[in-house]
Amino acid sequence: MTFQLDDFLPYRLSVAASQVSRRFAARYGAEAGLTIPEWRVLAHLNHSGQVSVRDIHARVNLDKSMVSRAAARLEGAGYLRKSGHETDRRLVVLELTPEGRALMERLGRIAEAFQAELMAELGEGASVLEEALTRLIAMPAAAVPDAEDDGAAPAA
Amino acid sequence: MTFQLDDFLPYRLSVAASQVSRRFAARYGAEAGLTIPEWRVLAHLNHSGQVSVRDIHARVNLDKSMVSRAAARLEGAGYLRKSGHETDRRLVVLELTPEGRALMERLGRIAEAFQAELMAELGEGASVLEEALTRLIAMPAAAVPDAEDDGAAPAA
DNA sequence: AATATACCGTTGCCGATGCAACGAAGTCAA
DNA sequence: TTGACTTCGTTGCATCGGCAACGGTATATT
Repeated sequence: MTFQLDDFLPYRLSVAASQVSRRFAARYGAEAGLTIPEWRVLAHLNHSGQVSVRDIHARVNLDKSMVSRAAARLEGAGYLRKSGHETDRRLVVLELTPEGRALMERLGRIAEAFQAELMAELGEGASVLEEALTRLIAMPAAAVPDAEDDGAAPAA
Repeated sequence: MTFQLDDFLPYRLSVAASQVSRRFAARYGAEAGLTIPEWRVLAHLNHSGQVSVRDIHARVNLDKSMVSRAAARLEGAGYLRKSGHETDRRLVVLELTPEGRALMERLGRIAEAFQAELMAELGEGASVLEEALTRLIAMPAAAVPDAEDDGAAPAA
């Protein structure tokens, strides 16, 4: 048999990710017009307190420039505050404002509800899926010297 | 507890998809400098014979414009041929050239090897993952009236 | 202390992407 | 036949995202 795209794991993963992302977007879209990077930065700040751009970049799979721009927008919207680090003046310290925390409280609830919904739909396979995702995520980023593109779809 | 991005399924799915895509890209990147849409169009044509832009658009989760542009590039590279449909002259019929088939033969082998590798790494959880992905993919695209963005990462 | 080197965050730039409008072509109904 | 309405593929446009270069700062070496 010839190669079947529909059976190809990277492709399926990608489509699934898009699909799920779209669904979730429909939920929080009503709450606030956030972009993906904004949402991630917000979420990371919410449970990490004060962090630098670098931290988020490393932690949340987001380019430095994205973090920077997202932070700028969020600051403009009044959801976070930027300040200089006390000793190392290269660092920019990001921190949620009360408004930001309030927003994340609402979004967090939405996210958790959505997550619960997904888990319910997946049934008992959910835990195995988690396990598999963990493996896939943890994998050899090192074994990827360069790279060009793939067989997947956008996640946003 | 506050909301944890790392435990959020849409986010994890997205990161996993990126990761896997990058790994795969490293493999076929050496073979041909294809973009994601190009790869998908090629793959779909390979097992479908003659199809229209519309078909691919519907089938492969790719915007019409993407399919159109990818097809144009692939035509330029000599991997496919575009011709008019006999009766319905609105349709553009896409078809692989011998070169295109030869390329997909090589890429198909690479893809299958990669797939096998992933399956091996995932072990017995693979089948459950497949099952879960099928459910996620099949889900309510209808329940997504508009949408804005999500909590995921790029797949390319 | 002075120089070289490494790191941080911002910005410019270019290609990729999604949406919407358009021309072309087909269908249906009067 | 004529004219509204739908469908197909292309193209324009605005945005997004990744890469790389830049200014600014800290650290290491001499």
